Order: sequence, then structure tokens, then C-alpha cells
Amino acid sequence: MARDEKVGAPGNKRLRKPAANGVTLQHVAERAGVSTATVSRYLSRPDQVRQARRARIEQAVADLGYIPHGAARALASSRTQTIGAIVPTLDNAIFAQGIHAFQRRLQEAGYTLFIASHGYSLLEERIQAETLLARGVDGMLLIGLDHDPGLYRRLDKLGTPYVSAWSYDRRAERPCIGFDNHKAALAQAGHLLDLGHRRFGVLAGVIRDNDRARDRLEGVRTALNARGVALTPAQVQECPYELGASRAAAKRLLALDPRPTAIVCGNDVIAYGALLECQASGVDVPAEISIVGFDDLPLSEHLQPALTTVHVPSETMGRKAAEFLLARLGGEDPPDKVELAANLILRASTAPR
Amino acid sequence: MARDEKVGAPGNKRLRKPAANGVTLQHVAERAGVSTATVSRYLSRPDQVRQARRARIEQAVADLGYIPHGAARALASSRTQTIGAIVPTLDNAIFAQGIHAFQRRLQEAGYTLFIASHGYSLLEERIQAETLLARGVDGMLLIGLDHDPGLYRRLDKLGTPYVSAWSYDRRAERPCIGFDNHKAALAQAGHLLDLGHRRFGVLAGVIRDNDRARDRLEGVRTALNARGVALTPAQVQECPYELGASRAAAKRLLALDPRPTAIVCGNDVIAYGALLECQASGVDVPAEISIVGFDDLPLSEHLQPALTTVHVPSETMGRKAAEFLLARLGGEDPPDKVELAANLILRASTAPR
DNA sequence: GCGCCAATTGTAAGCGCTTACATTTTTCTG
DNA sequence: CAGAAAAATGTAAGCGCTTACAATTGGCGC
Repeated sequence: MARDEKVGAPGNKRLRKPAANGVTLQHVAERAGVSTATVSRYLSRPDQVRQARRARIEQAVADLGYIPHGAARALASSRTQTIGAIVPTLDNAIFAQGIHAFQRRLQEAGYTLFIASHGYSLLEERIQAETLLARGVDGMLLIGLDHDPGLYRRLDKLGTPYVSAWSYDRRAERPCIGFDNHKAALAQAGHLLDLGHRRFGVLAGVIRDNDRARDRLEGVRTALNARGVALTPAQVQECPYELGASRAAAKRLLALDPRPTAIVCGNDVIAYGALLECQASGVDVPAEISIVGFDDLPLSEHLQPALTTVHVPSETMGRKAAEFLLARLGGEDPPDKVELAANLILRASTAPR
Repeated sequence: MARDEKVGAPGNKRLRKPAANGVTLQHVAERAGVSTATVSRYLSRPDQVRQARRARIEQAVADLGYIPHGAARALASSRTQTIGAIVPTLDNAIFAQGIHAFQRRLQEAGYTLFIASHGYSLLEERIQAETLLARGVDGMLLIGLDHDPGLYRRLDKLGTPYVSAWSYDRRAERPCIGFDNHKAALAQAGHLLDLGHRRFGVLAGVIRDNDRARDRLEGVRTALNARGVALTPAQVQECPYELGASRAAAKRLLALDPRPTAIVCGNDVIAYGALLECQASGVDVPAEISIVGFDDLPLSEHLQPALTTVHVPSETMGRKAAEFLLARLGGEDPPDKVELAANLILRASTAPR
């Protein structure tokens, strides 16, 4: 067995980097003249340590520059004080705001956030989730309600709290904090119908593995059907979340004869593509074509014309999702379905037919 | 204390959640009829385990659904297989692409990424960094070269590899992989000068704690000075990375008499603000005013007029940064200053005076 | 001051895994 | 096939911390 292979000493053969920064709880305890248990308690529940010792420990911690060793803590306590979030993409702003609010709230409570992205692939999402779980996250945020069923089982089995954001479905069997995409899409289409439009084009996001895109498209269909407006396959274009693709899809819509007088978009980026394509083709918005988006990204209100779109309460959603997880981690049992409003904001990209 | 509030086993007094998922290395070892050491070796360097046992272990792992316990691993090995990245913001797309590439590369090598943001505050950055270090990240990515000096000391002391991206300075004393912001700004302004512009407006990003914004502004100043063009304080507006603010700043520029014929922007979002403000005020771009941006966000080429801007090689930067860290972690000593090109892309928002 | 109860502390057993070192097995030489 | 070197395995000591439980202390009423 090793005998004198302690750190500090030169000529040491160990190649592992000194844990954390070399100072351990033990050192602090010695310096403060108390047991490690007391220091540990001081760290997690200071009020359980008598004032006098508290001061001594405080001093020792400061003198030594002690930083608790996260892994050791996690191992001993089975809690990591980390939360994982898996979003479809980091490539654009939609989720950024919500995640940011989520993170802020968690941080206030002493949790750190692990962010991963899956590029709109449920399989990849599952893999990322396993990685996060192996890292021991205490809770998890997912986007939407479409997930690998095995993932839910896994989370339930582990007893790891989780919540979905960006979707709300009163019939959902899992906790979710979000808005009703179907209902919002009803409003999108309804607005255009009210303005007198009857020839539509729909630029949906990619439906596969994406309940939000699907619900939105369904909502539009439902709204139109209810007013006796049918949609041919050519009038519905599915396109990825990207400007080039959405412009191309919009172009196909503009080539239709008769040309649609209104385009409903699955999100704002797609709407930007539609808008830009119209401008490039010399089609006036909203005089000749009305366009409505979904997300209300920061740019939308500034565009020329400003985009009529559905405002998504990402900030609130992020905060509430964090609060839900924190409550669950605190042993509470908060309401696990929260619906937030996602209202249509009327701006200049839509006009009467 | 509570006593019988356990989940699984009845009558159990422990309240901690079963580590990972209940099955440990020990269980696998027993089932496979080998020692824990062998299983551990199988997990990290399978080729060191004889084929026959390998199969038995494989089977046991599969049967039991074993997942290694991250914290225990980290504690025992002093390696977490995680990397931390601290970016100024997640609120927009600039860093998203680079980080994404960074993450992809790390993932290939079995590392997981921790992302944090500091909202352009060096103090906050320091705090976030400490959190990540306490979590035991094996390496760290920073943006730019402006950082709390204590942070560098801390990293050096811990021996944690790190690298800065988005900036390149041949005189920098720390590893950096990026481009020369000053040089790129020279090109921005030079282009406008070449087109015959002499009355400028500058919309810089917030300089404080931000070497990139500062270098860009300096670059513009240098270029103009070299051609004998001076800048009054009113011609230089510093504004935060946000549309409302940049529109307001642009508005002040447009109100100047004589009005600038060209506006150099510290980044694309600011340029969008300028462009939108011009459109809103009925000032034609580029006929009456030329605008040049910096970043080349995806939207820039699609805008009407398409934005002349500096293309930032974020993808490459992210990948190279990851490779640098991986090399350092592998004990290599890769070149620690890498300059990438950031070229001006000429599009329709600039025209001869 | 004394006795009692509650508030504080200390003791020490792990948490699940890695790894140095010792031991056993295999493979190679001659 | 003996003997030595190489390869594979086992043994067991931690990694730094939390936390039951036991032991101590302090505060108070009389």
C-alpha cells in the first residue's frame, strides 16, 4: 500500500490533479478546531452551528480558500444541485429567453443548469437525457410533449422530477407548463378569416417528433374547416426552421394559382422567410398578402411591416418551470399542469382582404 | 427525522434517492463473477480485459441496466468528463453556432458541456466560473480576452485547461482561438472609405468589459484617422446588443447635421436596428446611407437590402476551441494562439458615396 | 449550584468508483 | 516442458463529503 504518497510532497508519483483546489473539508475542520461534521453542517445549514464556531469556521474557509468538492458532495448526498434542460436547438432565439429565465430562477435557489440540444431528434434527445442522468441531474426540463416513451419511464423509475414547457395539454399525463398551441393557431387563422381571407397558404414547421408544430398545423386546419375553407396539399408546406428553406417554401406558395392571400406560419423565423420572399418577389405585404407568425421574437415588432404573431410567454414559462421543479425537489406537490396565455398580437403584416 | 418515508423498499430508513439507478459496479461484478476492478477496467479500457470476461461483463451490464455513477467516477478519478463554457449571452444567435460546433466536437470525445451566461458582466462571469469549477469541469471555454484577472490565476493554479474564443491577439498571454477584431474593423471602415464616404456614424457595442467591442471601435477609429477623417463624440454611439437601443442610437445619428453617409456597426443586431430605423425614417439604404455590420448572422444575407458585414467563422472557431482543449486534456501541447480569418462580405447595404 | 432536556458536536460508516500494487494466469523461449 | 516475461486479474485503500447515532454541552427552573 502507498504510505507517504500524500499530495504536497515533491517527488510525488500521483498524476491526478489535486481534487478541487487542494483544500478539503478536513483542512478547514483542523484549522477551525472542529470536526468535519460541524464544518459540513455549517456549509449546508449554518443556523445549526453555534455562533462562536461559525465565526471560526468562516475564518478558516476564507483563509484557506476552501471550495467544496462537487463530486464528493454529490456522491455522499445523492444530490448534485444541478438541473438538466434539453432543447431542440440553441441555434436561434426562441428557446434562449425561456431558458435564460429558467436558469436565473434556478440559480437563485443554488442550482446549476446543464443545457443540451438534440436538433429535433427524439432519439438524440434520449441519448442526451441519459448523459445528463448519468451526471446525476436532480431534475429535468424538456420542451414539448413528444418524447421517447422510454424516457418518461426512465425518469419515473429514477424518481427524477421533470417538466415539459412550451406545450400545454389538459389531457397530458405528464407535468407541463406552457400554452395551448392548438388554441393559439385557431386564433392565428381565425384572425385572417375574420379579415375576409379565404385562400390560404400554410408554412408549417417540421411535424415529425414535434407536437408544437403538429398542434399548430392542426389548429389552423380546424379553424379553416370550421369556416368551410379547405386546404389542398400544395397549400401546406412543411419546412425546417431556417430562412433558406422557408423562403423556398414561400416561393412555392406564391407560385400557386390562384395565389393565396394569406400565409399562416408555424413560427416567426418561417414568417420572416415568407416576408422576405414576398419582398424579393415584389409582392406587397399586407396589401396583397397577409402573413402571421408564431413566437414573437424580438425582431418581429421591428420588422417592416411589423409582424402579426402569437406572443409566447417564454420568460414566465421558464420561471414557472423552474419553480415547479424546485417545489418538487423541496418535497412539495405543486400543480403539474399550468396553462399560460399565448395571445395573438396584431401588427402590420395582416390586412383585410 | 422522518423514518418510513422511503420510496422503494418498505421499512427502509434511508431517505436519499437510490444512487444512479440502484445498480452499482459491485452488482455487475458479482453477476459477471469478476472483481470490481475488472469491470471498471472494462468500462474505461475494454482492450485490457480478456475477451471471455468481456462478454460476461457486457451481458451483466445489459441485464442489470447498469449506468455508471458520474459523481463517484469523478470523485475517484478526479476527472468529470465535462467542460464548461461561459458566454456573454444566450439571448441571440451569435454564440449559438459556435457553441454548437464546440459541443458537437466535445461530445464526439465523450465530454459533456456545461453552458453558463454572464450577461456581459465580468463579475458575474467570475462567479459562474467558480460554480463550474466547483462542479469540477475539466476544461473551460471563455469568450474574448477581457476577464477578471483572478479568474486566470485561479485556472492556472488549478491547472484547468482553458481557451478564449472570438478574439485573437498575438500578444495575448493566454490561449486564444479567434480572429483579429481590430483588423476586421479596419476592413469595415476601409471599405466605406474606398467607396468615398467621409461622414461617418459609428454604432459600437458596449465597450466596458468587452475587448471585442473595444477592438472593433478602435479599428474603425484607426482606419478613419489614417485617412484623415475625424470622429466627433456625437458620431460615436455606444449601445447595448438590442434592437430598441440600437434603433434609438441610430436615430440620434440620423438627426446629426450634416447627416452621416455611412454607419459602421459593432455587430449585426445593431446593424439591423440601424437599417430598420433608416427604413422607418424613409432614408434609403444604400442610396442615402451605407451600413456595414459585424457577425454575419443567418438573417443578414436575406435582409432587404442584404447586409454588408464581417463574416465570423464561428463554426470553425468552436470546433478548433474544442480540439485545443481535448489536446490539452490528452497531455499534448497544441499551439495556443490560432488566428482565423474574418472577412468582409460585400452585399447590398453599402454603395459609393 | 443541581438536574433535566434540548441544542450542539463528534464519531465513523459509508456513497460508488478508480487504481497502485500484489498475485495469478498466459504466452513465449529455448 | 521448465522458466521467465508479459498480460490479466484481484485486493483494498482511498477520493472528499454527508449524516445517523452517540456523546457532550448549555440553558433554565428552583
